[in-house]
Amino acid sequence: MARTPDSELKLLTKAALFAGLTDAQLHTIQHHATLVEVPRRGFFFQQGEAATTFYLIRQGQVRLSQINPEGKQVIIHLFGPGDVMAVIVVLSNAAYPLSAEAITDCIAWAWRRETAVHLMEQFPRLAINGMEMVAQRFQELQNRYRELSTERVEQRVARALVRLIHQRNGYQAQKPYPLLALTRQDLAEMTGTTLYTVSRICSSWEQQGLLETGREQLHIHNLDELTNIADDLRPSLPNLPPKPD
Amino acid sequence: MARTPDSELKLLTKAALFAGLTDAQLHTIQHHATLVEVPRRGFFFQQGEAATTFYLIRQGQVRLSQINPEGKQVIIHLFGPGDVMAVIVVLSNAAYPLSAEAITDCIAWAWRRETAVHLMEQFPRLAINGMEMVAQRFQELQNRYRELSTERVEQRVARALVRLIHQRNGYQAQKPYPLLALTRQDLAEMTGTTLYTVSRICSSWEQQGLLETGREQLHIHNLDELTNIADDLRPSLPNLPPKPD
DNA sequence: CGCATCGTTGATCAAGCTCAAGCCGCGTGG
DNA sequence: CCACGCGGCTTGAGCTTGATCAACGATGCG
Repeated sequence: MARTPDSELKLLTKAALFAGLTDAQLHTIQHHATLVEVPRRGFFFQQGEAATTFYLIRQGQVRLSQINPEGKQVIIHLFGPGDVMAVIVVLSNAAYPLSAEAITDCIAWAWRRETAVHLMEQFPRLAINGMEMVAQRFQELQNRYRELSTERVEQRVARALVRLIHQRNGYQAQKPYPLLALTRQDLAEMTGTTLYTVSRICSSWEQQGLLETGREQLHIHNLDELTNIADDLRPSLPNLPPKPD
Repeated sequence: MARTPDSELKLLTKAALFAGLTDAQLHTIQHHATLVEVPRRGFFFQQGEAATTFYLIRQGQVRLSQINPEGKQVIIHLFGPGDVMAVIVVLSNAAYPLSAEAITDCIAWAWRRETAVHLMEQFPRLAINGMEMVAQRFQELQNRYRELSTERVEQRVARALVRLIHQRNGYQAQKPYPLLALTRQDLAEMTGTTLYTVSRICSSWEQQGLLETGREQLHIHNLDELTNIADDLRPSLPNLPPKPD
C-alpha cells in the first residue's frame, strides 16, 4: 500500500512523536509500521477490546469516546493528522478504556504492542517523546476536568471551539476558520451538555456575528471574541437591578 | 533521618512502583532517594513551579489540586501511602500544573529528575511500572470526567466515598469504615459541587443510617448501599404519577 | 475565652435539562 | 426527477437540580 516511501518518510518526520530522530531511525520505525485505512463511521478499536495496537494518524479525524452504563456518551478527545492514539494503554498492556471512531475517512500508521516496546528500547528518544505527549494529554484532560467542574456551559463550548481551531488547522486556514464534520451532538458530548443547549448557544453567537452555522459545520468569524467568552471576559447579561426592594 | 535501612527497604518493596525489582536494585534506588517531611498544610510543590522532583508517599495524605483564574479550586486526586506523585510531569520536564498540599503530616521519598531518568534507564522495569501507574491514573481521570459529565451530584459523592474507602484502607479497617481528615469542602471540590450540597447529602445519608458524620470525618456503615447509589440503582424518589390527566 | 474553621439548614432562584414539535437538506430508490 | 425518509438542527414551554445567600450552631485551638 505504501508505494512512496520517501514522501511517507517526510510525513513521519513531521509528527511530534518522532521529533529528533534520524532518517535512518525513522526508516527502521516505518519499516515496522502497517498502514491502516478506516472509513467514516468505522472503528479503530472499541471500548473493552484488548489493547494490541497504537496508531499515528496520517489523515482524517478520530473521535475518542467513552460510553457509560446508561448509554450516555462522552467525547474524551478528537484526534487529527499527526496525533498519536492509544500509546499509554498499549504500553500498559490493558484493555482499551474507550472507543475510537473515524468521523471522516482515515489513514493511519499502526504499530503492535511488542514492536512498539522494542522500538522504544532501541530508541529511547521515542519513549521520551511518547511520555511528553502523554503528559500533555494528561494536562489537557485535567484542565477540561477543572473547566467542567467550575465553568458554565457557554464558556466551555467557546473553549471547545477555540481549542478545535488551534488544534485542527493551527491558524493556517483562512479567516472564516472552518470546523467541519462536527455535529451539535459532538460539541455537546465534548462539553458535558445537551445538543439543545449547544444549538441555542450557536444560534445566539450567529446572531452576534461571531460565527456562521451549518449542517455539521461552523465557520468562526470572530475568534478573539470567542476566546474572550472562553476566558470569561463576559460580554453577556450582567444586569441585576441592585435591589428591587 | 533514615536510621533503619532494612525496614525502610521493606516499605519500599510494597510500593507498586517497585514491584518486581530485586533487593539489590531497591538498595540502589533507595540510596538515591531523600526523605522529605511536610507538615499538615504544607506544600510539596505549587502550581507553576518547575517540576524538579517526584515523590513516593510513605505516610500521610496529600491533596493534588488545581486552581482556576477566578480562584475556584478543584481536587484532582488524593494521594496516600504507597502512591507516586508527579512522575509524568517530572519526566516531561515541564512545570507542575497543580499543587500538592499535605492534609496530614507527611513523610515521602523524593527523587530528582535526573536521578529518576538515570534509574529508569538502568532498570527498565521501573519505567514500565511508572507507565502503568500513569495509565491507571489517566483512566481514573477519564472516568471521573465522564461521571462529572453525565451523573448527578448524589451519585458522584457516593462514588467519591466508595473510591476513598477502597483506596485508603483497602478494606483492612473495621466495619464502620473511617474517612478522616476530609472536610465537606474537600468532597465538594472532588465532585464538582458545593460544600452546601455535600452537607445536605451527608445529612440525608446519616438519617438513612448509611453513615455517621463528624467534623472532618465520616464513618461509613453501609458501603454496599452507597455503592448502589454510585451505580445509580437509585433508592430515591421515582414517584411520578403516570398521568395526572 | 475568643476566634477561626467547619458544618447545618432554610429560602430563593436561575441555569440548563427535558420533552415536544417541526424544519431543513441531502441521499436514495422508485 | 421527484418524493420520501433519515439525520441533523432549531425553538418554545415547563420544570428540576443544585447554586447562592444568609444566619446560626458546633468544635477545637492558642
